[in-house]
Amino acid sequence: MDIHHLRIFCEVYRRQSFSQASQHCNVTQPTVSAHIKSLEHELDCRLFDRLGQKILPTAEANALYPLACRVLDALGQLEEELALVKKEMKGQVVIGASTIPGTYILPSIMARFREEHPEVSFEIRVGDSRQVIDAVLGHEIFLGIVGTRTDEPHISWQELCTDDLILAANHHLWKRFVHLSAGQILTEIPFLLREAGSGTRRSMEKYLGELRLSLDQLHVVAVLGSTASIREALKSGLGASILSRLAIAEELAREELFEIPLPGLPMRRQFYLVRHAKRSLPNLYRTLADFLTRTAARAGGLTAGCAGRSSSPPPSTTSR
Amino acid sequence: MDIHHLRIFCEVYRRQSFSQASQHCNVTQPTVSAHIKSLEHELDCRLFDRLGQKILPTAEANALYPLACRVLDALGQLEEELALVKKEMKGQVVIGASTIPGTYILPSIMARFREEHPEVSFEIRVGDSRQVIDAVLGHEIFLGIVGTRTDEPHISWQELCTDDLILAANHHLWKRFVHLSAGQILTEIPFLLREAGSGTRRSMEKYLGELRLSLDQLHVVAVLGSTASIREALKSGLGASILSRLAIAEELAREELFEIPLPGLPMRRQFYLVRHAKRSLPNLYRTLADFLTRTAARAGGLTAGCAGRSSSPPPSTTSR
DNA sequence: TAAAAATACTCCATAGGTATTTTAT
DNA sequence: ATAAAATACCTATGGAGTATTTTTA
Repeated sequence: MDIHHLRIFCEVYRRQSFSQASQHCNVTQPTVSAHIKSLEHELDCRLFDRLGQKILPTAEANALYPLACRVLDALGQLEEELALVKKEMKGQVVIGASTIPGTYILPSIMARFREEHPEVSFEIRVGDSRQVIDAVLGHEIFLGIVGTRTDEPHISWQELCTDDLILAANHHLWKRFVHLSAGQILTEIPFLLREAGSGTRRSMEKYLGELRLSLDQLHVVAVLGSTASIREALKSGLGASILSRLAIAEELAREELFEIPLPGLPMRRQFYLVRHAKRSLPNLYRTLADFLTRTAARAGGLTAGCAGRSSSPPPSTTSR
Repeated sequence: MDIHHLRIFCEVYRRQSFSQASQHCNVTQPTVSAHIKSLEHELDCRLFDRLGQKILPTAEANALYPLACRVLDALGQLEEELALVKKEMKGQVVIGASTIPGTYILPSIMARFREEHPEVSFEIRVGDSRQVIDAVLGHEIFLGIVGTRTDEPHISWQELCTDDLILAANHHLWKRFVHLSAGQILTEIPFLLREAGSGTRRSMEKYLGELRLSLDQLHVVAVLGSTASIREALKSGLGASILSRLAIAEELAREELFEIPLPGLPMRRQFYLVRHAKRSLPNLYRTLADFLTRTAARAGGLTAGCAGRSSSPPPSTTSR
């Protein structure tokens, strides 16, 4: 049973003529004859009575016609709907992200993406890099944003944007320490730490290591469990802390907090867009991935921090 | 777009494996690969991501699957329903017939046919031979029964049964004339005629011609417009008439009317089942045509009259 | 190493064409 | 004589097979 057979049969049935059907189907008349013959053989019944100049459909043909139309309709719909799916820009997008990008990068970018594609809804699943990558490998999510690059197989890494870890404090502490050397600042300033296990704390330790400093040498006055609590503690002057510039972008802009530059210690962190290397993305995700790489690198407010480590805070671009 | 493609696609989609699908479809694995590749090329999108040991359907495949299933379902239904149609023994049957068979032959045969096929309903269109044949040629009806054979092209004639024209009268007339010769009877008996144009009258004239008799030589006492009115006139003793034995079968059985034999003048009339020579019959009609030829020739009560032209009436078989 | 898909190749069925014949009006 | 379908014949595409290679777990 072939679809061409049915298509030609329907045309013959409608036009009651082999030759007219052949013209309409862009084939020759003998081809139509052959198709009908083959259908008749397959269905084991005559479909048209050849009466010389005219042909007439048999009872079987009369029964076949509406059924064949349904098949062809279903096929037509298939092609239509598939064409739509290939361009579809609606539905829900699930994206995995670690804390910083999930909290300070994605929401604003997503908001802008939704301005262009209002029929898209989002879910951001925050987890650590391991969880995000596992979700990508397990095909639970198509895209993730992480701040740690490993050498997982099957993962495609794409540099998305950078973030700076900066030493921040309120105006009082800033004024007291801003003129000292990096070593002096870090060892003398009252310090607020994130809890062990935090990605930010791990990054921080790594950078301190480059200055041959360990946590023991810091003057730790508190260990706090979230970026938000660190931020509030900074504002109240409890101490200084190293944290993502993005996390306090608004406070820097309002001059509630200040960056204390650490010359010679660039604490930059790279974020990556990750996806399964062999998995093809639905169109929606492909467009989003494009948007992310275009937008995050330029206007995400992330690379703005690269330019200088000046004490004057950069203009916030992630505010909503 | 081929149906095999869709069938194989669905199997691959369900089993998430080319090789398993190949086994289930009774083809080899490379064939499956080729089919999927060809579908992917035709739809211009990847349908499965090949991840080494596993394959995963893409968004397009997820959209395609239910649509493909619908197409295949429609096809399955097509084959099912067509198989039914090929055997179908229900619906309405329209059959054309001239007066005698339409009135005295068909109803009883149809009743018996309906006992075997209760889902069949009938319509009998009575008309003269010309009208019946034209209806067959015009494809208004598939089958007809007529008593006149012409040499129409495209008409297939099949001898169905015979009827006798007999000279009938009531008991009184019968007793007066039954012992005379055919010539005497016909010229002396008071005679009832059908109107000019009646098939029965035409047949009668033909047979009289064989005895070198014309209507002028008959002792015509009345011309009546229907078989029924002739019958009633016969019963009342107005005269004798030549008419179909079938039309008065019951009266002969009840000895209300009697046949006056005309030795040496067999007035037999042949009825034919007619159909278009090149038109294939729906199954229902094919079965009916079989039934008619089998039944009419044997038990239709028509050929019973052949045996003898005795005055004792044959048992009626057309009574309902 | 084993399993799955892809590739290379061969073969054959058949869809499609052209040219011609048959059939019916 | 004309118009339509059937037939004969040819070609090329592609469907299906076998054998083999590639890839990945």
